[in-house]
Amino acid sequence: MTTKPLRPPMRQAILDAAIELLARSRAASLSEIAVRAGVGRASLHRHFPSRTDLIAAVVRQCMDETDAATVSAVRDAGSARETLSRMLEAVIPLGDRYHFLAAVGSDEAGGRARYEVDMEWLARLSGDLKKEGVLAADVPRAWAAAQIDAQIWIAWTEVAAGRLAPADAADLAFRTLLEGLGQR
Amino acid sequence: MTTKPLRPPMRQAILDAAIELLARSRAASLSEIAVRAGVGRASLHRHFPSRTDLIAAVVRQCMDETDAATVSAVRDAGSARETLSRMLEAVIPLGDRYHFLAAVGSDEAGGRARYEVDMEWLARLSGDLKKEGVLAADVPRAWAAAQIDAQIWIAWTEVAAGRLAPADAADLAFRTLLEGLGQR
DNA sequence: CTTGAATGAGACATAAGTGTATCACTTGGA
DNA sequence: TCCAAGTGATACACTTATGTCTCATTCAAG
Repeated sequence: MTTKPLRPPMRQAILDAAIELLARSRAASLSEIAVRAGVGRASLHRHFPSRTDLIAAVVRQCMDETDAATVSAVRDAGSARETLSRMLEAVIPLGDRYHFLAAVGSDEAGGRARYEVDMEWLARLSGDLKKEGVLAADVPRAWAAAQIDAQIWIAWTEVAAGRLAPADAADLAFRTLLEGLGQR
Repeated sequence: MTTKPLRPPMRQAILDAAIELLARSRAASLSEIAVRAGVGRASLHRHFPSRTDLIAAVVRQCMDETDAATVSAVRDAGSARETLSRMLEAVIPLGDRYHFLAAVGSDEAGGRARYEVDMEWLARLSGDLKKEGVLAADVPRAWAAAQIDAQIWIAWTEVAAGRLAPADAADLAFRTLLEGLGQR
């Protein structure tokens, strides 16, 4: 019953600790990360030779996780509107991942690039939503994409603060996006 | 024609350079800031003994500028709705200041506190907007405040990217906030 | 049991940022 | 002209993070 070489749980422990601490402060030191992971700093360097390598690995993992969650949630969506709704529900609970990407993105070189890949995906989704008549035609693509991105951020912040449940936050984000906050 | 002791243009040059560089990367060094300001690093330390002092001064200046712009823009507003509209128009062009506060706020101790003062102001404005019937009654205050904050951020980002003029961005932010992006 | 790989702990060198002190130079005012 | 304050440049000490290395220990496979 050998289940593949899932040898290194340590590697994952380091990545988890890094996500947690770097999302909170991009200046988190490797020592702090190693301590949080319950690992010696030397071992950390064995898995990730340099700080850059570690961050690149975390970025990759966060992107992979959010991408996977999005893809599976969106797979059988019948419309762009449904795609948006399901994407929000899937991604908002992964907010710490998203938070990390945004936080690191503006500093680190590699992070920025992949973060902008996400933004491009959002821009394309915005285009689809406009074609579908869900979004107003006169709204700039970049504006719409930024709004969706902001909704994910805000929703996760409120969830992390304990003010909303993930599902409620996703609903509120969806509604705010389409209808705004004004009195109906 | 002596116009007061406007002696230290150097102090302002340092503050301007700090705003510019720290907004871009909170890790900007004092050397970089001094160079950008056209000033020796020693002189920078004469005006701001420590890095903390400099950042505190920049935070204070940014808050003062945004506050002053907001207060004067909002002074003769006849309603909360008008207050929101004018505030957006006044603050969005000061986006680099706002950007700096947000960027530094999540790390630096002093910054966080004053940033949250702004958020409290937005929360109160949200309450007024709800009383006025402009915002839907079932929208949480914190959610509304976060949305307004996000609009300022997004609008400034789009302005800084050259995709929108400040006035257009303010209009778009106001409309998005109240009506969302959906087809009317 | 033996062996080899991985780990934790610690020493070490290096680099960068910060804060202080010193010195020579400029400049504006008495 | 002379003087004092402010400035730039530079050197220095101190701190912190990073990356490398060594060595004893552990632990699991053979």
